[in-house]
Formats: sequence, C-alpha cells, structure tokens
Amino acid sequence: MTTPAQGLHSHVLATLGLAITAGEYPPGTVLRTDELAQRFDVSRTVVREVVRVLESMHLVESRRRVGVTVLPTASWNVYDPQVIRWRLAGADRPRQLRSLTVLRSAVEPVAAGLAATHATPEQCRELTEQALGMVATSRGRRLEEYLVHDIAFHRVVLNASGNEMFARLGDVVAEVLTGRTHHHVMFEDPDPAAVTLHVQVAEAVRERDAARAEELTRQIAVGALQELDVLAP
Amino acid sequence: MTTPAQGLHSHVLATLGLAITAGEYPPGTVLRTDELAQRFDVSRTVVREVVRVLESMHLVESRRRVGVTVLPTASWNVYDPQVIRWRLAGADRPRQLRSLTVLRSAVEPVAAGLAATHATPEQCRELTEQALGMVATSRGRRLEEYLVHDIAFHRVVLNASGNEMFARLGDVVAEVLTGRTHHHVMFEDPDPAAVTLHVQVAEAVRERDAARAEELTRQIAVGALQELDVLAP
DNA sequence: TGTGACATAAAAGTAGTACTTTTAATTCCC
DNA sequence: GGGAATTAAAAGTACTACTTTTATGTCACA
Repeated sequence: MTTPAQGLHSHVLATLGLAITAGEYPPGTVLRTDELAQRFDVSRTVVREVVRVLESMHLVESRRRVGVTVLPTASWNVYDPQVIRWRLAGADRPRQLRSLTVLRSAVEPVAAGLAATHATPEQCRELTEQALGMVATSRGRRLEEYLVHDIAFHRVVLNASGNEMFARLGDVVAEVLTGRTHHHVMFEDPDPAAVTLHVQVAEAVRERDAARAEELTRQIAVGALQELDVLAP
Repeated sequence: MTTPAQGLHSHVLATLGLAITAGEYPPGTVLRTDELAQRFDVSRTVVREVVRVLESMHLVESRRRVGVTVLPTASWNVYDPQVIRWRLAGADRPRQLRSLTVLRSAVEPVAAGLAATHATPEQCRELTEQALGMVATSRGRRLEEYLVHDIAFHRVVLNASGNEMFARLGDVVAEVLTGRTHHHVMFEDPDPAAVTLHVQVAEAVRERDAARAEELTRQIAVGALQELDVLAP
C-alpha cells in the first residue's frame, strides 16, 4: 500500500511504524492484533512479530485483555535509526530536524576534538580529501555531489573520535544533511564560510590541534543552527 | 536460568541479548531458531519473536537457509536503553561506562545552556532542591541518598533543555551515575568541588545565565572524566 | 446504597503443525 | 573446469487450538 517491502513483516512494520510516528494514532489509542491482521491481510503471527518490534522501540505497549496501546512520544526510542527515519519522513519533520541539529551541535565539536588526538594518518588523509571535494563542488549548483562529501567528512570525524557512541551518529548526521539539502532552495550554493571551516577542521585535526578542531566545528554547528532558524519560523 | 522473567519472551530475550552483548557469541556466529527453541524449551514462535526484536536492535541478522547471524559490535544500536543495560551488566562494562561518560561530557553542557533559557519556574525550583539535597547528603557516607539527588538533578537539566533527544538521555545518565557509585570505593564521600558546581549550575539556570550554566556543567563533566581515568588504567 | 467477592469474557500469550519460499551447496552435464 | 540444474536446509508464513491474564460487569451481603 505505502511501501514496496520485501516481506510481509517489513511491510506491516513500515506502515504501522510510520503511521504511529506520524501521530496518526494519538497516544492511548488501542489497536487489536487480529483487527490489524485483518486490515493488512496477514496472519496474526506476522502482526505479533511486528508488535513485538514496535514494543522494543517503546512506540506501543501490549497488555493482555486490553490490546496494543500507543505510547506517548516521550517514551519513544528516539535514537533508533528506524524511528528517526520514520519521523523524518512524516509530519513532524521540522521539529525532528531541529532537535537532531541541536544534538549535532553538542556532539560534533567534542568528537572533532577527540578526532584530533585519535585520528589515524589514513583518516587524516580521508578528511582532507573530503574537505577538498567540498571545495571543488561548492560552486555551480553541484549540491548533490557536495552533499556526498559533506556526509563523508562528518562521518570520518565521528569515526575518528574513537568513541562508539559518536561513531553511531554517522547515520543520523547523514539523514540531517540530506534532509537539509533536499528541503532548501536548490538554487543556492553552500555557504562559502562553512566550506572554509571544513577545510580548517581537516587542517586542525591533521596538526593534532584539538582545541582548534573543536572550536571550528562549533562554528560549523552554530552556522547550521542559524540556517535552521532562517528556514523555520 | 539467568533472569526471573515474567513471560517466556522476556526471559529468552534477556538471556540471548545479554549473551550476545557480552560477546559470548562472536560476530559471525550462526544460531538456528529451532535449536534455540529446543535449548530454551519454548516454541519456535517465541524464538522467532525474540529474533525479530534482536534484529531490530541490529544485534543479529536473520537470513533464509543460513540462520541467525550475530552482527559485529559496530552495527549494534548502542543507544537502545536495553542494549546499554545489557552491556553495562556484562563484560565490557568499563569501556561502555567510558564511552557513555564522554557522550555525557558533550551533551550535558549544551543541555544546561539550553535549560538556562528554557527552564520553567517549577524546574528551577526542582533543580535547586536537588542541588541542596546533594549538599545535605554529601558527607557521612550517605552515597545512596546522594545518588538519588544527583540523578534527579541531571534528569531535570536534560528535560529542561527542551530537546527531546537530550531528555531521552536521562536514563543513560542514571545508569552511568549508578554504575559509578556502585563501583567506587564506597568509603569516600563525593568530591566537594563537584557538589559546589551543581549548586552553582542551579543558580546559573535560575538566573538565566546560559553561558555560565554551560561552562559550569563542562567542569562537572571534566571532573567525571578525570575520575574515570584514575579508576581505569 | 455501597462494597467486596465472584464470574465472565475478551484479548494477548503460547504451542504445534503444515506448508511456502529463498538460497547455499551439491551434483551433473557439457 | 565451469556453468546450469537439482536438492535440501532453514527461515518465513499461515492457521488453529489452547492457556493465561485481567478488565469489567454482576450479584450477594452488609
């Protein structure tokens, strides 16, 4: 119906997850497994497995004699990449983008500082390469190419920090950057100041200057937040 | 066997999840559903639902004709509270505590800064109350009571930030603080400097001084990291 | 009239079985 | 020796029967 889906489970999960995160079922709404089975034309087994997964994401709670209750937003596993993707695809995309950008503004500067002391030569090289790629594609409406380098750059920084919690945010950052690019006026080239900052971060990491890497990344983050303020009223 | 468990599903999930995150099954290990069903003496239905949940946490991957393959640490959903709890209970507790503390050091200062501009009067009051509670219990080996105030304090800050991603880290911080207290030499009272800093953060938030709240929280974080360095070689 | 024990039924939880689909691995032919 | 056809192993799906929990309604008793 909504998603192509290779497998009944994935299809039902995607549909239900999207619907719930989009707020289609307000918190407290009660669903029944066999009603869902009927609605999706699958067996109760499939529905039950889906419900179990949704339960592990704390989107719903299943209780005997009651049914499957939709939980309030506050209890959702908002760090689950799947949940993030659903929310970015749904109604409260703007709020989601904002809260993720704020998270980035907290994490990335610290990650960059750590990267400056932990990055391998290979990672330094990769970082410089991506920064140069950004420079090369920063003019002439080559936003898609620019995006690839931008994502790769931030991913390397997060990985090079040597902290697994930071590293795992790579996907989140990718989603945010992609979302931002695709919802912008596609005519404008990226801010030259931001591009320069990326090059400087690569430099600072290469020169093992943690404080400078952190500060420069903080400036990138500030820029991203301001950009968001302009976009969202 | 290992957990009390109210329900077959929870029991099997807890046992398997703990075993996998503890590294008992190295990445690449293949499990078969009916072998598991036999081992736990439950139906294949139960095992399948458990596998689906583990799959949603990216701990395992299930493929036809192959079996259930354990995935490498790098793909795990390390932000899933359940996964965090398993890992803190298991073998690589020290590494986990460290990476979470680093995450805290990135997030909490920013959260405190935001709290200074977003906190409701009620939250300010609560914050002051908890800080005073920390002062009151900071001497005389009342570590358990102190811990309760400490957790509550940080939870309020994260909630008051107004960012849902930050707010959801409340549980993580609680786990970290609890873990730290319980694995310390229980004779020592908390660092007086840290206690003072908490009181000052509450002050700064109350006075809407974002920069100061952020900076003070950063000092708390630095202290926590140093403490960890002393403990872990 | 209110309250507590009891009965009822609704819905999820569990089990078992039969069948389908995918796909790794083997075999066999060229 | 390589590629195509075959095989079988394991997960995926479905269905059905049964169990357990528990919200709710009922009835008796005070």
